[in-house]
Amino acid sequence: MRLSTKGRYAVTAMLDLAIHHKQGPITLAYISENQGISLSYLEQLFARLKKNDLVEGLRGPGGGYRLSRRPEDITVADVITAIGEGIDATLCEGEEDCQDGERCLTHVLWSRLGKEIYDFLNGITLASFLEDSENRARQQAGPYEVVVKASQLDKTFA
Amino acid sequence: MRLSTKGRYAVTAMLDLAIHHKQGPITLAYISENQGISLSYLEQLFARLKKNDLVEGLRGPGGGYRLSRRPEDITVADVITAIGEGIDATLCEGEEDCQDGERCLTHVLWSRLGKEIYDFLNGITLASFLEDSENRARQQAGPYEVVVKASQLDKTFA
DNA sequence: TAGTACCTGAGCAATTTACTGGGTTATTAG
DNA sequence: CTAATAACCCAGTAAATTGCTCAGGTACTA
Repeated sequence: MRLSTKGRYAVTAMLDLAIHHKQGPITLAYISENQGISLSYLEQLFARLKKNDLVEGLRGPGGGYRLSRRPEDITVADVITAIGEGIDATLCEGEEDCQDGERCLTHVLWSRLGKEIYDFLNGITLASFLEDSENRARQQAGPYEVVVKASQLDKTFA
Repeated sequence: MRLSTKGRYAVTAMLDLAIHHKQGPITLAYISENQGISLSYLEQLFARLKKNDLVEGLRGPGGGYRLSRRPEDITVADVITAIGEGIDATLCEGEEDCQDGERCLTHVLWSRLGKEIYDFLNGITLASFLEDSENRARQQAGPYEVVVKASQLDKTFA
């Protein structure tokens, strides 16, 4: 399991697709403009997303990308593993190297943690994530104007 | 929130410290040998861990590192944010750039996800993690010899 | 006082990140 | 039919990160 800004870009783009899911396909140019991600970088990301059957591309005018499954059938874990190729064997790559008890122990520990994180992210679908956010926004919105700045949230979380 | 192999090394090393917590301080040379991490790399990691008051170093013969708090008071999130400096503002850095509604929305979405991951990792302490793993190992251990290879677990999780 | 082990920092190859810029191919609106 | 459109493809690249080596210095204890 790997979590970097690259995963953020992919999840963000997929959320954008999920929002406009009932409309037609969405162009990468739109997402690029909308999210401030370079077009070619998006193309690289979507090449992987397509390879993992998360999206399908429609060429020509009026074309673009759309989710190949319903938003409630795509999890955040799906997206992140798709762009990361799901490989992260830097620590304990070969099976032969991992023999003495102590060394294996900590590897087991970590792989368990990684699995738990994966399960957690696998429980969040694009649909549930959007829905949940709408609910929170509705609850938090008082009688006065409420402006939530992402940068503030970033700081509290970081 | 960022999760890379660097975080793994740090968590693994901290778990090693937690295991031997009731004994004296543990030398980096021991961890290096035990975990197969280079000494200088460990020194870099522990410089950060120390800066964030997670460990304390004792010099001289018989010295080494030990946890500055109890294992039940140190969470995995503490370790990861300590070595990553807790900064990951690549997406929405300046507040001025983030004004139009649409763009802010997805940033809020992601920062919420990041916060949930953080909360999740913040609920796992070094102590609870070790204890939980022991329980699982005890449950799974049958009357015959049970050998758990980390590499196998890695594959199922990856 | 000698040795241990923390501490500091410079530098380095390999990889990843995010991007630029060049194209080609399929599709469709006009 | 044609031209615009937008997916696709590929090569290169500056910057950052990763994990490491080497080369010292400093505080501590036996």
